[in-house]
Amino acid sequence: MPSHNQSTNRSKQKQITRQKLLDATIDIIAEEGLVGVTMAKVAERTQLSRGICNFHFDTKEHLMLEAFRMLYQEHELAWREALSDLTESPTSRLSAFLKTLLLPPIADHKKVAVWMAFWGVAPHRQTYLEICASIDREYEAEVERLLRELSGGKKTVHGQSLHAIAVTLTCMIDGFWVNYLISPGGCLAPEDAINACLVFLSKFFPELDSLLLPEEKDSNGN
Amino acid sequence: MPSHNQSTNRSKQKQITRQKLLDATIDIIAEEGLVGVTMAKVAERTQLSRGICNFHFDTKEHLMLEAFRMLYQEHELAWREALSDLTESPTSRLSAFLKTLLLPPIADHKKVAVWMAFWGVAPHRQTYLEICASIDREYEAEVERLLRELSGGKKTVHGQSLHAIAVTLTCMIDGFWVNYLISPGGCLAPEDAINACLVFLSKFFPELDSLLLPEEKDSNGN
Amino acid sequence: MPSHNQSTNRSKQKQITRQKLLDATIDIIAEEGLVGVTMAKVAERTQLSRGICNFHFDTKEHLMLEAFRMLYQEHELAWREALSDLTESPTSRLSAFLKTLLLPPIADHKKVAVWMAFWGVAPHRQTYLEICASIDREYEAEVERLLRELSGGKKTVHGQSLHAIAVTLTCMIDGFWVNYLISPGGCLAPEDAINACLVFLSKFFPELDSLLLPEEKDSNGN
Amino acid sequence: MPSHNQSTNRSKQKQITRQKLLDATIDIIAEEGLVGVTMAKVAERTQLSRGICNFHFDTKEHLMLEAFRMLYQEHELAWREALSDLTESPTSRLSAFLKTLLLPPIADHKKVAVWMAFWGVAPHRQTYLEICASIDREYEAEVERLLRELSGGKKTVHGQSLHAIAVTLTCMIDGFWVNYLISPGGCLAPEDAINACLVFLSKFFPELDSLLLPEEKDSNGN
DNA sequence: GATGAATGAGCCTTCATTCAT
DNA sequence: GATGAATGAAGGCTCATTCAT
Repeated sequence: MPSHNQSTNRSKQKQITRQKLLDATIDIIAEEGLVGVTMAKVAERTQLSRGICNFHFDTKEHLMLEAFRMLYQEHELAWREALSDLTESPTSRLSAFLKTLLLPPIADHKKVAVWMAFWGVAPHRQTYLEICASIDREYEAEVERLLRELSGGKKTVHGQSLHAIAVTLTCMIDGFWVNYLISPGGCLAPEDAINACLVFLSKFFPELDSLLLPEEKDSNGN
Repeated sequence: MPSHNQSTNRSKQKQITRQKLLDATIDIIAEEGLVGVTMAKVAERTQLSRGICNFHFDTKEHLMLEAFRMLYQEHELAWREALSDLTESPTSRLSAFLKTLLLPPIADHKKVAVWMAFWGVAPHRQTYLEICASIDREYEAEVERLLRELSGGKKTVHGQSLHAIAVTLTCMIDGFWVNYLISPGGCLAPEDAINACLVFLSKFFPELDSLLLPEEKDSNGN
Repeated sequence: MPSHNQSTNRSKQKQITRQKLLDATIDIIAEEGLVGVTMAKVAERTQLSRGICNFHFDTKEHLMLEAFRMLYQEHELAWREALSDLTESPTSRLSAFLKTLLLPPIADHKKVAVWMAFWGVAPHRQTYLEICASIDREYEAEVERLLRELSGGKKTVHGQSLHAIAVTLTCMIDGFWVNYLISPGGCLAPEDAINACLVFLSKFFPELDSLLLPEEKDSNGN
Repeated sequence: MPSHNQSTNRSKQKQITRQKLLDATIDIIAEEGLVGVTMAKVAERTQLSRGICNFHFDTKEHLMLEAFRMLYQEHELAWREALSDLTESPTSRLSAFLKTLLLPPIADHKKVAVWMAFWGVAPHRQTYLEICASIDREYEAEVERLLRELSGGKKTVHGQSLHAIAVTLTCMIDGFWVNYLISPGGCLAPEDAINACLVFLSKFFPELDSLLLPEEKDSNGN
């Protein structure tokens, strides 16, 4: 049935165009920030016509929202992959998780700039906050689940709830990202950032000591 | 000398107007984000005329820059006060420092929203980055100085440089701020955030253990 | 091919709109001078919307430039037509040339006002000067070519270069235009202006004497 | 009487300030054109306060008008001086007149630019036109008077009224000025411009032949 | 008499959005 | 379905002018 194929092709083409527009949007945000995004620039970058964004997304607001959602979904894919490899021990999954989030390609200057750009306006946009909330809730829950494996099932370690520990871990990661963006020259080396997370966690989960960076002996052999 | 008094009075009045404009700018950013700042709104909020901002700051860009600078200076005043009370022990100065930065009025939703708003665009503005860099350098250095007191003068603790530890601490604080903004409902309680910082630091400075939250015994008495 | 026709029609329509904007611009300059030109007025005069000029010309500066260029091109068309009718003798082409430039519709108050308006700012605008230079060079060269025909091929007449004579002729025309504008009441009659040019030229090309106004006998028969 | 002296001094000071403001206005016009003139710039250039122009001239319009009038008066002074030296013959006064108007310091790029700037807007300003008219009338009359001396009292020469010849002469001068401004590189040399005027006049006043540039013999000795 | 802070109208420009083709 | 010309609201900025000091 040609008509069916045609409509399928059209639909597929439409999806591709949509994706190109979203990618272009993210690229522009990375390069120029949120205010740099204009419908005209998005259209130009995709070699499409000026009216195209309104055609696919109705309003600019909607385009931005979809781009933000896409950003979160890519992020989700990454940490889920790191956390969910059940053939690995909890310890090594944690290690993989930290490396994923604190090394490229995730902890890339451009990508993080996009995060920060959205975060900068999120407090003033309920819709943005909802996207953050809905995914972050799962994110924290998943991290907490990993920590529970490390804790042997206990919900509290040294008087701290696993939830608080999990949230703190995500906060540290966010904090390193911010630092990475704001202090381009003097930010912490990624391995130091990873190690700092492990140092924090090792207070609750001593088995993580093995992952810590070795103590370099100083010149006096101490 | 009337003429002198007169010019002084005028100059003082001008300063006051200038300050009102900066305050209004910050208020608007807190409420609506950077994009919400309009010369007209700033003027309206100060009950002044539309051209007033250009008279005092030449361009909107310059107004924003001055507002950002002011934000940093207020912040600097706060942490310097906490860190510099030399009548207190290093431990209690650290405690004061964390409380200052992670409790109101500094860790206030509006104030933090302003920080985030600026950070969101800073990566794309060299001038903003320079302001960040120039103050953050001192900020980190001052924290490092405090840690050195705690370390008894050693520059390295457990194989980690004091600098890396100091930077990590500031990153954690930033991370908690972000979390505070993005997860209005589910963010960490301030005392938990403070405790988390201390947990991290206590790995390097055992005397901080005394500041940690007490381990609550669970219902089984463990 | 409908798509081709469509795009052609659109393109044609766009050209028409562009032209309307340029015409409106010239009209406003004629009536109110350069400072009278406002994007809003141009839009209003064409019954179009406020943003239209920026759509077609990007900036006001560019709109003005195009209007100026158009003015020069219309002028060029006029003198080329007068000079290039090779079926006529050099003498009658010169006569046609002078009549073209010193009588309506070219030497029209509105048109000349536009010239003067642009000339008034040209010294401070490199781009304007370049337009003047590029066309005036050809203008003078073409006049010089005509004079060479009158001179029988000689480059110098009575010790004056044909180039200097040609430039002087164009200067006289410009001077009459200025006089026409500045002394609306008391300016020279067009035929006297034309005659004055011929008087000047006749010093070098005696055959022009036949074109001069007849000497009116005064009341004393002298 | 001190009070009298004081008021005289004040009045003198006021005149000086007024003159400084006018001079600054002319300077700015010369450098940037009419649109470059702002009250703020005039004040700055005179090292005076922002409100000073309104104080002395009430409105900007009035300031510009006075500047224009001053320009005309300076010009008038120059040509009157050249024309009125009754110890000289009419021929040499004509020569002096042409040299005055077609050589520096009168035919200076900056000065002429100011003329052109005013002329560019004059057609749209009745007040400007009136200034032009009132002085130009005398200017042309004075030139005509000189020509009458040359003509031996006749009002008509070769069928042309002395008035028309006089006007043509002033038009030629204006035309050379325009050419001087618009074709900075390729304009006529001042001596050629002077000669061209004399060539024109010599048609009516043969005794001027003696002032013409000598005919250079070409290589063939012709 | 002089100052300069403050005013407010008017301008150019940007840009999301619409709609005829 | 797609295009791109046209719209019109809104913002930043300039600048002549005013007026309290």
